[in-house]
Amino acid sequence: MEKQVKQADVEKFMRLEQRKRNRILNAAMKEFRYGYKKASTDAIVKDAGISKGLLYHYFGSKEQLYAFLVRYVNDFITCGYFDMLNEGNADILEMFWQTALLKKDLIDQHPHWYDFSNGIYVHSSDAPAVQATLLAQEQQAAYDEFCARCDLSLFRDDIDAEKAISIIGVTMDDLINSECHDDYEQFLNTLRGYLDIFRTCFYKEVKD
Amino acid sequence: MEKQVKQADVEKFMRLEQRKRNRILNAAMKEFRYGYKKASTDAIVKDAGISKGLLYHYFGSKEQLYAFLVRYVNDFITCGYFDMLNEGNADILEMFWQTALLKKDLIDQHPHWYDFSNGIYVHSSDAPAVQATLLAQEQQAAYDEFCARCDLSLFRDDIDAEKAISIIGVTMDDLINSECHDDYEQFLNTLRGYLDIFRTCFYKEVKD
Amino acid sequence: MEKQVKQADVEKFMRLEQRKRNRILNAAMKEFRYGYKKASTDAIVKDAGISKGLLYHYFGSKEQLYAFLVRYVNDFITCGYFDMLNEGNADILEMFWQTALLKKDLIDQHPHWYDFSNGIYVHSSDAPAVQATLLAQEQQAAYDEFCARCDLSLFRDDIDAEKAISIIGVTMDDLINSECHDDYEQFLNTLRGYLDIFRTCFYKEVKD
Amino acid sequence: MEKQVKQADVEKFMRLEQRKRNRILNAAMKEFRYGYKKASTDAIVKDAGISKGLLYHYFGSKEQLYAFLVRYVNDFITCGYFDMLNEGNADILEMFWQTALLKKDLIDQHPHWYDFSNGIYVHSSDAPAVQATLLAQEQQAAYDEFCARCDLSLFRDDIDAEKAISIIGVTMDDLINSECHDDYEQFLNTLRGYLDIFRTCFYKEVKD
DNA sequence: GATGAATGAGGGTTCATTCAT
DNA sequence: AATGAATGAACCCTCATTCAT
Repeated sequence: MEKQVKQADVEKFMRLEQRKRNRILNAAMKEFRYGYKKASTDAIVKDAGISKGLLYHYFGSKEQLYAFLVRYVNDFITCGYFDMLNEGNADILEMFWQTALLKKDLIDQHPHWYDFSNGIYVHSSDAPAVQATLLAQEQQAAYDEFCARCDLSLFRDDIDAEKAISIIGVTMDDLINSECHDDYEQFLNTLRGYLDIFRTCFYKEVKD
Repeated sequence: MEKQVKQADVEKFMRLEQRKRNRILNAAMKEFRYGYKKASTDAIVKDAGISKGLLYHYFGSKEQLYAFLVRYVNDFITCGYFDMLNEGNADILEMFWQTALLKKDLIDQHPHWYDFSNGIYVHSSDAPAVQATLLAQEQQAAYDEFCARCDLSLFRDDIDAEKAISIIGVTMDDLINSECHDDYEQFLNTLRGYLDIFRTCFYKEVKD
Repeated sequence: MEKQVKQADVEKFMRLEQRKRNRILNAAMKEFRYGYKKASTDAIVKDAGISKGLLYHYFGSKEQLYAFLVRYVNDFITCGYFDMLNEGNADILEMFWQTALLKKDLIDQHPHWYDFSNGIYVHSSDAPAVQATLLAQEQQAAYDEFCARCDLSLFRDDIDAEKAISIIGVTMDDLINSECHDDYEQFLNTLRGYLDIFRTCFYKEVKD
Repeated sequence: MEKQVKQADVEKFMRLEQRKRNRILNAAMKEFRYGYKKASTDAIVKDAGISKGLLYHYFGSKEQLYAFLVRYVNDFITCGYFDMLNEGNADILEMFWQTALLKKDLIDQHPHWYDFSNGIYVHSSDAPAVQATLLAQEQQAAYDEFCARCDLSLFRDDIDAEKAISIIGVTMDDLINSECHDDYEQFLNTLRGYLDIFRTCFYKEVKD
């Protein structure tokens, strides 16, 4: 017997006036920032100032709400990436640096979205399993495009550039997820330190 | 008055015949692999083929059970590490290679323990707070010892060796966690590829 | 950090239509009549015809429910006493007579409330400790006021009036609790018999 | 479906050597002193130094054990009363005074038995309902015999002697149950105070 | 559209009782 | 006779979900 998916009307939610929509979005992401199970639908509706029924009218279930949020922030962030990518930066280290700056913007404008976004991975499979898979594919696609853009000729000839990119990627992820983000300047310094190492070790020596 | 810790008789559990003990251990770790809250004691006893009462006779509470498991796998793994460390290997890349082999063993012999072990950090935030802290200290100490052993003079002088070690560490973790482990030979090859990059890029050039 | 008291919304309960409110009140007091521990919340909701969740929505916990009931009956009864007291009767035997009539009313209209009310003291020791203390103080105050009203000069000079009042009190309580209450006239006769003894023996002789 | 009464072999228990028997008796009464439900069979066997199985071998169930204890102390105490009664004391006030002294003995020699004995009434219907009824009948019989012995001619002619005895009885009960028994001398003083009132008010004036 | 009172399955925990040894 | 590991029904409580208004 398959779990029946109840009615949901996300489109109606998207047609809401932006202020109300964001109030709900903020409340939900804030509550989900520590993982799926810890979030309480009661807390969400209370914080958003709407009724229980309305939340379920829009999203059908807690699970679908979570799925929606994951997709929403992902699209929102990806959107920013693409704008950046379209500016055609070919140096992958520079791209990661820009990415970090973008995150800074997100933190300032939508702190809860950022927390939530980080939490998705940190509390990964606390969430319904399906979710992770779907998102992973999407992120992989985005990341692939991200990589396709970058200029592999910058890398030393005696190493596997793809593996090198992989190393840079996981290091950046780890840095962003685990780092205490209270002091942003500190964070940028650390980040710069790592990027320097990569430039020194993985890139060809620049001859002047 | 502190939260009263109910009677628990872990020693009695340790005196169980190994087969039964492992059945319980497996069931519990399997159930906890997605985090503390998601795990159901009902599911554990059902899977282990014991009664609810017996589980609580041994461990007192879900929280104490979790604490025990965390410590158990940690000791189990640390044990292997220490044996290796005592062989006094100073090349950190060689140490990571050995570590990977050990983890591979763990995955093969106790897949659930391995999943659980990974989950401890991944789902850290939904576990009883105390646990994470205690373990973090211990692991930090173990890792520090691990690092203290290694010969930093192997690294290039123009990079921050600590950051370099960090990069190597997260890359190894990512590799072990994400890699599809069906084909062991394939895995070892990939692993070797990454270690080669690190040796080539982070270590001093060897002059012959 | 004190034991956290979970949300409770007793006001919402008080706003319920009287029939439903009394159905819950009756079920709860009936179930608690043999003490705190023996009462089962399952039995209460089943008897009241409501769901588990609703009971906890109103009262937060078994303990808070019990606390509410204790206060409720106490206020309910005290209310009646005070009306009587305000009529300013100074003869304590007359006051006990009135009290007995009031209790009789309570028994007829809310038998479970009466049983519960008696049980509070009888099974005091298995209730959450705080409760008993708070109520005891309040009841002591009410009883003190009750006694302060009464004219001690009616008592013989050669006996301790306070002890005499105590004797009258426990006798009345015993009478009301143990007497088979099927035949009200019979009960009143017995009661009158005892009051006569007290008047004859404890009061000064009336000279005409 | 009637609750099935499991096998019990109290006779075997009675045939135990006195030291072991008393160790069990003490442990059980001590644990039951706060009522039936609060007592834990685990605590009893631990305190008595016997196994769970043995306790159930002798008594069959917690309920039967409790029943046995109630009967046991009752018989033990009644036994003392009868010895006293056989000495043929006809003054009921004197009889109550002697009773109080007997209780003092019990307190000294078997403090737990005394606590348990008091608890039976204090925590009355916390226990299985049947118990109270059975005991009540027995106690009533004992009390009736107690009263039958007493010399009614001591009472004033203008009051109902039976009712007067009843008053004395409930006052004594209340005193014994509620009084803080830490200071025995204090208790005896209070007791004497009440007995004096009864003698002064209920008995005929003694002409010299 | 919008509400929030009401639901009940499921969770963690306890403990009297049983039974293989 | 004696043990104590093992059981499982029953307990208090939570919370995602529903539905009458």
